[in-house]
Amino acid sequence: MVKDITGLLRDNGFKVTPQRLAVYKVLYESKEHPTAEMLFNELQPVYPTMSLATVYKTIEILAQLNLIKVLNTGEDSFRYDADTREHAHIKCIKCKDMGDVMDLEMGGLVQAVENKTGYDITAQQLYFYGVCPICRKNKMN
Amino acid sequence: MVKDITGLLRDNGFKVTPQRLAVYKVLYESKEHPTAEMLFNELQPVYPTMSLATVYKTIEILAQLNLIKVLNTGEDSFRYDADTREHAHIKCIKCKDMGDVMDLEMGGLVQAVENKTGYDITAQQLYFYGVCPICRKNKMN
DNA sequence: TATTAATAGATAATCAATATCTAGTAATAT
DNA sequence: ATATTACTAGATATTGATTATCTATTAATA
Repeated sequence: MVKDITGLLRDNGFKVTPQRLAVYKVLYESKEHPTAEMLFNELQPVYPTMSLATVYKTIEILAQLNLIKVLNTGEDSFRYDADTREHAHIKCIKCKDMGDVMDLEMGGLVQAVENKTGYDITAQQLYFYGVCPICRKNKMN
Repeated sequence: MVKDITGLLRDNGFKVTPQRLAVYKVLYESKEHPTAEMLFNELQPVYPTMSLATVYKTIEILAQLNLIKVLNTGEDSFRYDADTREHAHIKCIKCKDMGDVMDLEMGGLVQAVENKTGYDITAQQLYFYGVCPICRKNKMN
């Protein structure tokens, strides 16, 4: 929890509520890149009155403040990541597990794309798919 | 239209129908990475009885046969691409135009990811976002 | 040409995400 | 500390993409 989320919310005209702090906390402490539904299920026991709508509205605010990133992995729902450092994602097509690929040496990839396309690139999403080490051993599935 | 789609369909136990050929043809000749809705609208005049359900069912088959790729750019709907060569995609955050980035030198990026993660990588999706050359000139929007 | 199995199209159903509306709550001034 | 005000939470309804279902139709095969 490295960010002064309370101040950030207030400075941008959003009120600081326990629900918003809770959503961010769960997201920040999770390594699972949860969906809105997963966040909701995680918070339900602690905040019995928590609504799924509140989760979505909070997510929208957090994304707007660049506190989280929205992932589109090709599933039917979005996932969210509170680690805003630039990094790729990798997903196992067997066990569906999803992980991070940190500190990937891009070797001027972005620069190459800019040169090729004339775009001014502001963001990127890199997804890799394959079979994770565990599933490679467990040949049976 | 480089592929023998007729034979491919038949060999895999699917019947060859005009609708299926039409969906693939539109997709193959398009550079727009259309959504299901866009395909439907394109086909409507020629096949007045064409149903959106048929578009979706055909897409599923084509994807299964690796004749097309499914793109998830973070929009509310999927896009489809009949160019199955490995390539990245780039989208303008202003005009929403979506283009290809062909022949991108990856510089052993996949190999690096495999080394880092222990995965056996079988597929990848690279999306870049930014401002396209046209929108960079047209400062007004 | 007849038979059979798969498909097209119409329709309903699903489900993630968004919008709406009101009681409740955080922020600010008093 | 309290009151006032504006924003928010939660409940609910709605939207919109995608999927499922069901039957008449059509492609494949004999």
